[in-house]
Amino acid sequence: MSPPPADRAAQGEALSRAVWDVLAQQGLEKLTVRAVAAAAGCTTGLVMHRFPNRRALLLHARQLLHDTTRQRVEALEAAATSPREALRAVLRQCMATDPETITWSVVWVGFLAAAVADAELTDMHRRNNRAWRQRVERLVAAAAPDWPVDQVGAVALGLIAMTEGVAALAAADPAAYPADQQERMLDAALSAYGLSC
Amino acid sequence: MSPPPADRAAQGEALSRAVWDVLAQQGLEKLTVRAVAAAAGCTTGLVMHRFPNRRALLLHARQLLHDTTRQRVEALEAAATSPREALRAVLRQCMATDPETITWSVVWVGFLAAAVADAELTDMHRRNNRAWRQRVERLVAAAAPDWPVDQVGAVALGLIAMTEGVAALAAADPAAYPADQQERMLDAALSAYGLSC
DNA sequence: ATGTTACCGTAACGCTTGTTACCGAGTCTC
DNA sequence: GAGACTCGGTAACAAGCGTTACGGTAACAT
Repeated sequence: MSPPPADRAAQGEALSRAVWDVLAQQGLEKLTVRAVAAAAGCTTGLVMHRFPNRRALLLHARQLLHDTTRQRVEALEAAATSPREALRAVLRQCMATDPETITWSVVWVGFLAAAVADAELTDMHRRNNRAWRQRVERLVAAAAPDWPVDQVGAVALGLIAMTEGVAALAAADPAAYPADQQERMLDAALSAYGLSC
Repeated sequence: MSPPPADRAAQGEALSRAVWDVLAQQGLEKLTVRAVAAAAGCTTGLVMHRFPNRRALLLHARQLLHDTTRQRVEALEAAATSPREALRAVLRQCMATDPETITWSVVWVGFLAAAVADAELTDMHRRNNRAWRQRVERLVAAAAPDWPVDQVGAVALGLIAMTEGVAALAAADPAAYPADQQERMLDAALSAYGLSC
C-alpha cells in the first residue's frame, strides 16, 4: 500500500480552495466545517481526516493563499523589464480590479478579521505582511536609487497601504470602485511620487 | 408612568459599546449575545428586550460607530483654519495611531468582514463609505481649487485608500506600523500630491 | 392599599457547531 | 485468495448558539 503524498497535497489544496469560496461567498460566520465540505463536494469526514481540526484547516488555507500570491508576484517581478515597471505590476495585482482579485480581497479581509481571535493566524499575517512590505521597499529603492532610506520607507508604506486599502474598499463595494478608477489612482500616486514608468 | 426614552437610548449606546469591545478583543466569531451581555455587565434578557434580535444589535452598533466618527470628523473640519489643514486633520484621525483608533480600526475590519454575509450591513457600509469619499473629495477640491475633477477624484481616492489601508495594517500589527511612520507616510503623500499645509 | 404595567433576570427550547467513534469498501501484501 | 490496512462516509455526541416563555419585582395610577 502507498499513501501517495501528491493526492494528500491535492486534497488539501482543494479543501483550501473550498475555504476561500465559503469565506468569499458566505462570510466568516458561515465558515463551518460542513460548509467547507459541501463546497468541496465531500463530507465532513474527509475534512476531519485530512486536518486534525478546524483551525488547522484555516491555517493551511491561509498559508496557501500567501504562497500563491507570492509566486504570482515573483513571476510578475521577473517578467518586468525595468524596476519601475516591476513596481507598478506588483502593486497593480494587489488591487481588486476583476472578479478574481475581488474575491481574493474579500478572503483577505476575512482572514484579517479572523486573526483577531487567533494568535497563530495573527502571526502568519504579520510574517507575510512584513515580507510583503520589505519586497515593496526593495522595489521602490530599485526604482529610485538616489532616495534616502526614510523616504523609500514612507513612499513604500504609502503605496502598500493605498493598494491594500483600495482592495478592501473595492471588495466591499465593487460598483463604486471600478478597475479604471483604481488604475488611475495608482498612476496618479506613482506619478506624484516621481515613480512613473 | 414614563418610559424615559433617554434611558433606552443610553442602554442601546452602552450595548453598542459592548459590541465594539467584544468585536475588538474577541473577534467576530466570539461576537455572541452572551458575550455582549457579559461585556455590558447585564444578562442576555436585557439585550433581547432592547433589540429584537442579534442582527438588529449589530446594525445599531454599526450605525452608531458611523455617526460617532462623522461627528468627530465634522468637529475637526470646523476647527481647521485652512482647507489643507482640514484635509490633513480629517485624514489623520482616520489612521490607527493610538490604542483607541487601533481598536476602532479592528472593529471596522470586523464589521467589513461581517458585511459579506449580511446585505443590510453591506448597504450600511456602502452608504457611509460613499459619503466619506464625497467628503474627502470636497476637501481635496477645496485644498486644490484649480485641479480638474478627475485629478481630484484620483487623489482623493488615493488618500482614502491609503489611510484606510494603513489603519487596517496597523490594527493587525501595531508594532510594525507605529504612529510616527503613519504620520510620515501621510505627510509624504500630501507633499507628493502638492497638498502640504 | 391595590391593581396594572413595564422591566429584566432565569431557565429552557430547538438548532447548529466542532469533534469523535464506528463501519463498510476498496487495495495492497504475501 | 485471505488478511491487514487505509480511506472516507454516517451517525452520534456534548457544547454553545439565538431565541422564547415565564416569573418576580418595582414603580405608577387610582
